[in-house]
Amino acid sequence: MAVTIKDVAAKAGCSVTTVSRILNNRGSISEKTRKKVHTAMEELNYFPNQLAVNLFRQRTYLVGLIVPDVSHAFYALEIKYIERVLHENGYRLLLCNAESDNMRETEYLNMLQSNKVDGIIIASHTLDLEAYSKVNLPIVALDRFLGPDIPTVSSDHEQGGRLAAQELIDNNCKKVIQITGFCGVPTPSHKRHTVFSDVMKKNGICCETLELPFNAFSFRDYITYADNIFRNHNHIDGIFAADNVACAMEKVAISRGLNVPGDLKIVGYDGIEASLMSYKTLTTVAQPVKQLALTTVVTLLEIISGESVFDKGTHIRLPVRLIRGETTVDTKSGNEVLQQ
Amino acid sequence: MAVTIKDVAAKAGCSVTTVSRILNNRGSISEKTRKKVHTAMEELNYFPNQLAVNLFRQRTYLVGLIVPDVSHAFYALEIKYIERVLHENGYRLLLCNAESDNMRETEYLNMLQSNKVDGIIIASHTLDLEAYSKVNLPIVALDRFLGPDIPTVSSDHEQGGRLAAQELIDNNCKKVIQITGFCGVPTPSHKRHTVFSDVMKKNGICCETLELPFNAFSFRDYITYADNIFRNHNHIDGIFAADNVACAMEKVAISRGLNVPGDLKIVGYDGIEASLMSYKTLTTVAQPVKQLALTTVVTLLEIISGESVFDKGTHIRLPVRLIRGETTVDTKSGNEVLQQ
DNA sequence: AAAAAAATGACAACCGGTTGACAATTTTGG
DNA sequence: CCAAAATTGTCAACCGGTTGTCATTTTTTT
Repeated sequence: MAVTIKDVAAKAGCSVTTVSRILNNRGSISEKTRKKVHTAMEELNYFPNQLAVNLFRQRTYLVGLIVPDVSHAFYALEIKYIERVLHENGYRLLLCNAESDNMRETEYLNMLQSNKVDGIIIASHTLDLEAYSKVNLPIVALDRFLGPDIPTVSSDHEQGGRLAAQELIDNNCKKVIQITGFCGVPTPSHKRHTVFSDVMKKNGICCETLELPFNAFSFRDYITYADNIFRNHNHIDGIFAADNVACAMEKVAISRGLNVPGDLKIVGYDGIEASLMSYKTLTTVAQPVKQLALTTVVTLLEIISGESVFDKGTHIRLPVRLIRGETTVDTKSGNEVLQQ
Repeated sequence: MAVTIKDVAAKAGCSVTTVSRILNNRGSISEKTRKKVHTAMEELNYFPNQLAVNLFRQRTYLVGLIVPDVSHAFYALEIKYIERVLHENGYRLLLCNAESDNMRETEYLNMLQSNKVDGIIIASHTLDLEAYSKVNLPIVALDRFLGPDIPTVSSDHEQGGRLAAQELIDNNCKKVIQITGFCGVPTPSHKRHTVFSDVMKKNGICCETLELPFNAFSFRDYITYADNIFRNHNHIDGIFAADNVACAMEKVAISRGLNVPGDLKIVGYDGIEASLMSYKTLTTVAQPVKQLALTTVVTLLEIISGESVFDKGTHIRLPVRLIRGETTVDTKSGNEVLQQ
């Protein structure tokens, strides 16, 4: 059926050993033979069976990536950059969409171990820590805490929470709401909300923390949810939430006749395109998506190659950046102030 | 190093054959032995080496997916649903992001062949048709034409173009612009633009077709581009473009003081979340993202299992749906008309 | 022409499973 | 207790490569 190294050897009129030597650049080979073999490989459309190679080498150059939702803009971007860095380093990506389902995550974890991937990047967390520590493979956690032996890479959510809080304070918010993701387990990103809350308290500002009541990522749900919030909370003048949610809040606010940022200031988090798509470009705390991907992959590859310079449980935090859009400072009213 | 079937056999006090029998449900095995072996597997944290199994079975249950951009919302969704259907059928996904780069696409195509995937889904097209026909593996094209032997699954772009045109006509547009994607090669989606143009012509409506001058997918670029269009074209009253672009057009139009849909009607294409995020929810032609994924995977699996009922070069078209948002019919002005 | 170096081949073991054939042992039923 | 059935084991071949050893052939050098 499939073309094997034997067929190539036969066609090129040489031994299997010679073909293998050529494939792996070992021993000495004459130009003539090399050419003959290459021609044979082309004519036969030969591709070395990586299963056999990998089995022998005990190495697959395969990395598994487990995410909670492929289609969420943030993860989609992470996947893109992670795949890019992996590709640059000769690795390929086995993508696993856990969909926040612990059955699936377990299956994937098992599958990845069976498939002898060289390492795993996990950006999901629906299992007990034990499930992760039992995995006998290099693992790096992306924006999750998976146990004392697994390094975490995340953005500096503490800084992010502080920046967001300060931006709302600087723009005179007095009654703010922050919306957190659905909280099954503690993740690095929770830090931004505790810090946000703390800073608000220290400044004597009324701050309420709400938790998304579901674990889905649908904009339609966010709109419904935003609607509820405005129905149940009066005189809010500041909001802090992930970009998608913030975008929904802005849209609903405006449709309810509120002036943004006049009546209501909004700060998003993530820095994804949703922040640009809304009517008023969101002021947002941008995560370093590219850097996160790069650092995660590099950390994993270092562990794989045994060159890791970090302690097992390191937490690498990458700096975030406040991008000022149109939802915290009103350019026009700013001018008016100047003109007075 | 790694735990093998031999270790399990040793620990369970039985032969390798027995363990293999248990793993594959062959022969007759006593409950006692079965239990012993399962215990041993658990205690050793054993995972059968899929490389060895796959090598023997000549089957990997791996499917490669080549997309032009993982982070584009449409593809991100397709990936999500494709992965889901694959997973339901016991297949895993090797994700390849071609990034519209023919070098990368070639590498991926070779890699997938080396890795003996069971089949490939291709949603990219930067190579000669020959490159695809040479691949000796089941292939299905998603929204691309890759040659006479490769089936294509796409949405019914003809219907889509017609629906979009009709919507603008029904709302009295007289001077419309449609914006097409960057055109390297003909794809099924081009059809919607030729049909759109035809319908407009037949109705005596001025219709200009513009092509995105770049092959990137960045919202920031779309904004710049939209700005240019408005600078160079006066009195446009209708626009047809992909959701992302349409969203940018809407945003720029509004910032230039235009009334949407009063002065300008917009119809998007895709039905992704961008259509909901804009200030006025886009009227859009929604592609059946889930159905596309399902059909693509099912078609591929049928070819893999040799049960395909289609001709090799079939083109399966799935119906689209017009979702009326707020960018073609103004609810308020609609009411006003009624009240007169 | 002889010696040294380069090129190639033959062969076997291995990676970690699967599988078929056949034998040996244990269990079960009458 | 014996025959039949069920269970388990041994062994070898195979999947498609890689690699080390040793031998043989060809080419190059002096």
